[in-house]
Amino acid sequence: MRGLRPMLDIKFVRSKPEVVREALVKRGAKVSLDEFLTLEEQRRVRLMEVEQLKNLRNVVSEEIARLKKAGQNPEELVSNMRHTSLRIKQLDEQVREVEENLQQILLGIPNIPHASVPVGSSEEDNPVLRTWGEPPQFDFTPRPHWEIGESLDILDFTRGVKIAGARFTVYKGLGARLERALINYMLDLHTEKHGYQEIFPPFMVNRQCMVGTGQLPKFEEDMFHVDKTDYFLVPTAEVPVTNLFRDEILEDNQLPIKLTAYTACFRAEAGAAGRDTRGLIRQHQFNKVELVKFTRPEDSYAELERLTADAEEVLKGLGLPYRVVALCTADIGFSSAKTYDLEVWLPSFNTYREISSCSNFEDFQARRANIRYRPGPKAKPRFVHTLNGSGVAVGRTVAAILENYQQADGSVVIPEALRPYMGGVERIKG
RNA sequence: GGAGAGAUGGCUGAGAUGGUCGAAGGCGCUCGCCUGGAAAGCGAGUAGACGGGCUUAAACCUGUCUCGAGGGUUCGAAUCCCUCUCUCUCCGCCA
Repeated sequence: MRGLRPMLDIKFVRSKPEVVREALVKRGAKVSLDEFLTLEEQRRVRLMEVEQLKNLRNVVSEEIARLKKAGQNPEELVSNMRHTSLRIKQLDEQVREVEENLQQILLGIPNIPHASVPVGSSEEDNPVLRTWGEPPQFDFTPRPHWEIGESLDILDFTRGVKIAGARFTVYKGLGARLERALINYMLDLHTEKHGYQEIFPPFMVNRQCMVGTGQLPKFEEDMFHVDKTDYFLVPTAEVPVTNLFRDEILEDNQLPIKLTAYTACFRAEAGAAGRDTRGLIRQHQFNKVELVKFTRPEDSYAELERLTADAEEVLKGLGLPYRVVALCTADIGFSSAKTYDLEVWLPSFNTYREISSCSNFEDFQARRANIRYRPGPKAKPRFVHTLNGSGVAVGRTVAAILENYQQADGSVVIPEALRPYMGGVERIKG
């Protein structure tokens, strides 16, 4: 059998359907497990039948070869096999159809949340794990970042709309410099202090990658698809970077692999109409530095904590107040088994907004993308665990800096850690 | 874009006229012998997926499929035919 890439272990689903069903309910996902189980049974029955016939064909074919070599006439066997071959062709086709149906169901089943994920019914139920820093106190009325950006002439929303459309923004002067400085600051931090290797991937990927990390087939409408090709603009560096090792078997001593990548990210934001229409919070194109890990299964949860801490370092270094929440079962992403969100303080919203999302996908993506490792020299390959997290979203960081570091005179102070990347600029003035 | 060549196991590399080819040889790797220890040498073993049997499980036994991908011819295809993808060389064009 080829091409059947279960997102969940088929044998696991088969033997413990209640566990899967319960997990799906917790998530609020509706998937027909019964249909899956019926199809899977069908598949096995037909597979057995066709394999038996193929065995017969192989044996008889050898016999034919033997007879021919001995100068005898195998015509009777040949004509018998003609029917068998025809039957095999039919059954093969049936198996293929069943597998296709099975695959469609399988691709639509979300990951099973880890036992430690809080059960909840909406984002309201996400517990706050820790808070860092104090929201700044202003003795004036703080302005939202889009006003600050425009008055300092470093963000141009109007022209962004003119040259592209809604949800596109032009950065100018020190605004553009700030964006670039943040990218460099984050990459340097992760490569020099946290031990990640830097990757610079393509910004477009093929369909297989999108299936591998779980964006497809379910969320195609959220993606930008390039007309006349089958390329997709990457919605996050997670896609190209995780797929780096698609269909590969890694060596045990390579693990864990820690990669960081800057990419622009492109999202159609279908279904977000009317939300966050102002400012940098929700754009069709934004920059992000991503962290991606490939680990042994037994290490992945410890690595998730460290990855989250690595992302937090970015905000600590910039002096931006934030908190960490654990996403509940209703709020975690399709592919994720467990997710922490980092939320940065935004004065104009008078609340914390997501700036990073750190997830352990366990073997969900590894199964889809077929990424394995060999635990020992002669051992059978196992699926790795994949993790990733924003480290962090650059546009939202710019928004957070403008708002949290704004001054009464309308200027914005540049966080200390960023100044070397800003050519020594300490403050953006009007 | 034009012309040509190619795609085989971890790597390399054989595979006239279709018939024990899942695939020789070499390298690498693993285990054993040898050694004070190592190297060299010798011996053995080294793909994956999906089923079935046995089992608590693994090991093991067994079947099917996979020689870039998909389709076709045939009783039977790595070998013949078609389509696609990718790689390499030369030319052209560009950042």
